[in-house]
Amino acid sequence: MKVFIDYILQFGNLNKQQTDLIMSKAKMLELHKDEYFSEAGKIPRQVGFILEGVVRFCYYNNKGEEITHHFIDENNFVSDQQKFEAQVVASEYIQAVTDCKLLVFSKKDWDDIANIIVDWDKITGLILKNCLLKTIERRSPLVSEDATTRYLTFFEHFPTLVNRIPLSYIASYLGITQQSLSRIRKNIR
Amino acid sequence: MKVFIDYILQFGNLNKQQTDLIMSKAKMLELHKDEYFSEAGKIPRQVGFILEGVVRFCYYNNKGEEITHHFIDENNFVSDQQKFEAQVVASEYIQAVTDCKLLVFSKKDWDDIANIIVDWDKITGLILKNCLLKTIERRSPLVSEDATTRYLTFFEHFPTLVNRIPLSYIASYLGITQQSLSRIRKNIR
DNA sequence: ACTGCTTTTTACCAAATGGTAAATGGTTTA
DNA sequence: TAAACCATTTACCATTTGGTAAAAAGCAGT
Repeated sequence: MKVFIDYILQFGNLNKQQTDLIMSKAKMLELHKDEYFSEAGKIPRQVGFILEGVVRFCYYNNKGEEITHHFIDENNFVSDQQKFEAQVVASEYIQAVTDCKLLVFSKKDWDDIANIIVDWDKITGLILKNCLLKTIERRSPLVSEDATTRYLTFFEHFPTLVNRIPLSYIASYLGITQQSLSRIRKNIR
Repeated sequence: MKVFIDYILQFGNLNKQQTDLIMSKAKMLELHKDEYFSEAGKIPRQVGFILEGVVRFCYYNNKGEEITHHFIDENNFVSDQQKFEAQVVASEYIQAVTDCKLLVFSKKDWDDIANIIVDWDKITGLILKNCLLKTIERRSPLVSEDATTRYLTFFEHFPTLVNRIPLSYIASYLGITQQSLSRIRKNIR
């Protein structure tokens, strides 16, 4: 699983022995489309790294509408990290948008790694910061853009995702109705 | 500056000697309304902690419109942190919305503290994560809300700020025109 | 109190988006 | 292949929001 180790090594140096330890704890998990990686009302049991596929984060707002607010694709970590770390119940869902293959770590194994590798907390802290920053950079500009610009921006960021994700999820992510998104797509062609 | 030390102690334990060291490095900075704490095109020279006042983060989008995307008020850190840490030029402005009093740390002093206090990096890492999470929690929902709901949500989060910040900045933050916000305020009364 | 300046409110119309509903297209299952 | 099901597109109209402009209100300096 070179891609996974390469990803981690971007954030700190680890020797062969250390990366071997990390890999020895990783388990393979396959999710079918629509299966949940983590669910509202349940405690997140694992951290994942996506080898194949796309997942989405979603929740239900106070009007009962389902809101998709985040997508994650290949070669990225996926985790409801705050709830995972604290081992408290989640308030949102993480769902497979396509069939997925992931490397996963249980809470115990994740902690074991931290107890053996001194820099692990630092590295995972950097990774999390990085993910949070990216999330802000992608989501925040949507607030001030019109619907067409939102879609074009999304398309730039995720050119390969657009065809793998149902239109309704993308529309929800962009904060517009699926009718509007369909109309926008038509106008763009 | 008890509020400042109390803030930090939320994220880790420090003894008197350590907090004294931190305080010895802090300098007082006063900003007048509209003065910049950090500017696009310049390297951020300091990290601040707001004792009094409100600042905003803003940038110019590709249409030349000024976008306010973040407010920070009393008892919070203010920093263009990624650019500060890397000491590279900023791409956005941090401006005083009201007259402000801050505690500030130069890059050198900030690094000195990290070199003396072992846990400093860990603590500041936790603080940053916390700030990023809060930012996402406040900004992200705006994407899927209508204008009135955006304003009401903002009002809930910052009840005391609403009267200290020009309407045009709030409108920009909410991604609507100031005319719309004025209309919304009227409809609410 | 008056002047000049900025911010906020109002008004009007145009444009964009939402809501409801129906039609089309695509995929899976029997 | 047909039937059933789900996703997407289209259509229509109502509502919201934007753009331009002007009026009103608030504020600072003389």
